[in-house]
Amino acid sequence: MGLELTMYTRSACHLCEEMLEALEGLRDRYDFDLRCIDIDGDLALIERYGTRVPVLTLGDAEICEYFVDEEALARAIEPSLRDAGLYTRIYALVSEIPPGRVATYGQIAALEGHCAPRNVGYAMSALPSDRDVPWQRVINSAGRISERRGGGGTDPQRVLLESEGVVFDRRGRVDFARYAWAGPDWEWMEHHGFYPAPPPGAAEP
DNA sequence: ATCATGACGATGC
DNA sequence: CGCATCGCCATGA
Repeated sequence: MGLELTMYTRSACHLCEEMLEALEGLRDRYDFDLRCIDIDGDLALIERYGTRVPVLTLGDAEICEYFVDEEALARAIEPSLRDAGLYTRIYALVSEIPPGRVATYGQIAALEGHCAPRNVGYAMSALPSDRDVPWQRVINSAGRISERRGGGGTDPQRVLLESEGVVFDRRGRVDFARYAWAGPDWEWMEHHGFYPAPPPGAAEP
């Protein structure tokens, strides 16, 4: 259950059928509901779109016309995380860490731009079990797995990381030189509304 | 609304 | 290296 997209169509419109088909194919990847409106029933819509159909919109915003522009669709559907809750932003960042790499709580916090490393720990602790977030890839600045409340026995986090190829040394540490995540690329950050905090000591605008 | 609840990190012994 | 101190906040019940 996602956002509702609207496709403005006309009957006997080949491109409309193609767009509809293309959108159905994207259903797996993006979460959206689709509503089709035939503009021929509405003079105002004919005035607005005329022969410029199909047009795909989200609310007032036009996403693309004639053909599905998947990039524009992704931009429109994936909500900017700028105004999302902190944990949502944190989970989005953590979800970008690829298998076999690790990030520190502090690194995620710096990327997030506002919160403290501790908040990242809180967020990981509060992670709902039905969320598919690779929490195991977040470790502390010492390169160790942070102990938590119910800890004990074999550490599932370590097991998961080792299954991804991450090696722990004798003292239970991960070598950042080999496994550190470099962070998301600039484009991803921009796209999702992340503005990392400036380094400490930087001048305020 | 109020409140308990925690997977941190830098620093200084 | 290990340990203690301190900073101090978003969530959900």
